[in-house]
Amino acid sequence: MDACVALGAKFELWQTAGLNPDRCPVRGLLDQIGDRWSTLLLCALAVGPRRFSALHRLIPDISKRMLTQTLRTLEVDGLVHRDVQPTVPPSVTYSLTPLGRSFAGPLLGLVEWAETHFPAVLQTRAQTKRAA
Amino acid sequence: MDACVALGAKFELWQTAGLNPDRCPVRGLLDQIGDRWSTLLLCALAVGPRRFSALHRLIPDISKRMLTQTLRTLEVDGLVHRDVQPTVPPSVTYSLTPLGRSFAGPLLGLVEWAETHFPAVLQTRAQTKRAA
DNA sequence: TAACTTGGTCTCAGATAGAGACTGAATGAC
DNA sequence: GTCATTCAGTCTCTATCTGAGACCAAGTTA
Repeated sequence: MDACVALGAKFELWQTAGLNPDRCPVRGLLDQIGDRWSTLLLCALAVGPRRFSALHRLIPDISKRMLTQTLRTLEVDGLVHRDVQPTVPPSVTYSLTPLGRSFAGPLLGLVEWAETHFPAVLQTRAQTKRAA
Repeated sequence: MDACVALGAKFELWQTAGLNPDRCPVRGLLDQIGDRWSTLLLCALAVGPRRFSALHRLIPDISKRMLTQTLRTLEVDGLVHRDVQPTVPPSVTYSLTPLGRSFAGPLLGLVEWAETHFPAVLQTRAQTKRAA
């Protein structure tokens, strides 16, 4: 409730700035890392550094294309570090930067909410389906 | 760091369940509400109930199509309540459900992280652009 | 009488995501 | 010696998704 008020207040502030993606953090950041794969990848990297193919094995249903693309975005945003060893075959290791690790806190909050309320959501979804 | 470890542990647990979207909360929930508009809409509704056209005015660059669609998804997931007054012209008011309001906490955490670290991200982005 | 409001839906074009073949050099199995 | 596999991707083609904007019916306002 209190968080709700605070959130509302923030939204009204962004409003006055025209919701510009270059200035509004929600639009500028969450647009990017709030996609299907980014959060999952950040969770996977929270365990520790991983190589490209290891990540692909951990999350089998991401395509190589999206894995590359998502990791690149996270790298550009400074959340993930990409370390290339010029061996043959190449060895590329991804790890969280300090910034990326600092994101674990809020992300954990989100994940815990999701775990707590997922059953309720599933139930609501089922009810809607039944009504339809 | 500690949150990082906790997050990693959770990921490994989901792993053992095969990362099934029907069971893994991150996939089942964040896949949906982690899109471009959902979080923004939840923030807008955190202020208070709003009518369809009011939401459209608050977030001008969402298309009516996506506004409808996103609100429907949030409704199906039980985060948003849709109240239709059968007047002419119709009057439809959207508001957060208790479940939706309970999401404000974790979302606020995320937003605060975004606000704090957005400058750092912008800086990293700029550096990458310069290097390219 | 004409224009505007309500909360959408519809269609079409353009952007995006996914599936899967392909790369090139080294290593392992046979 | 030869074939298959591994590494970290890239490339192409198709399928899905998104956005822009026209359109709706009924009432209210100018």
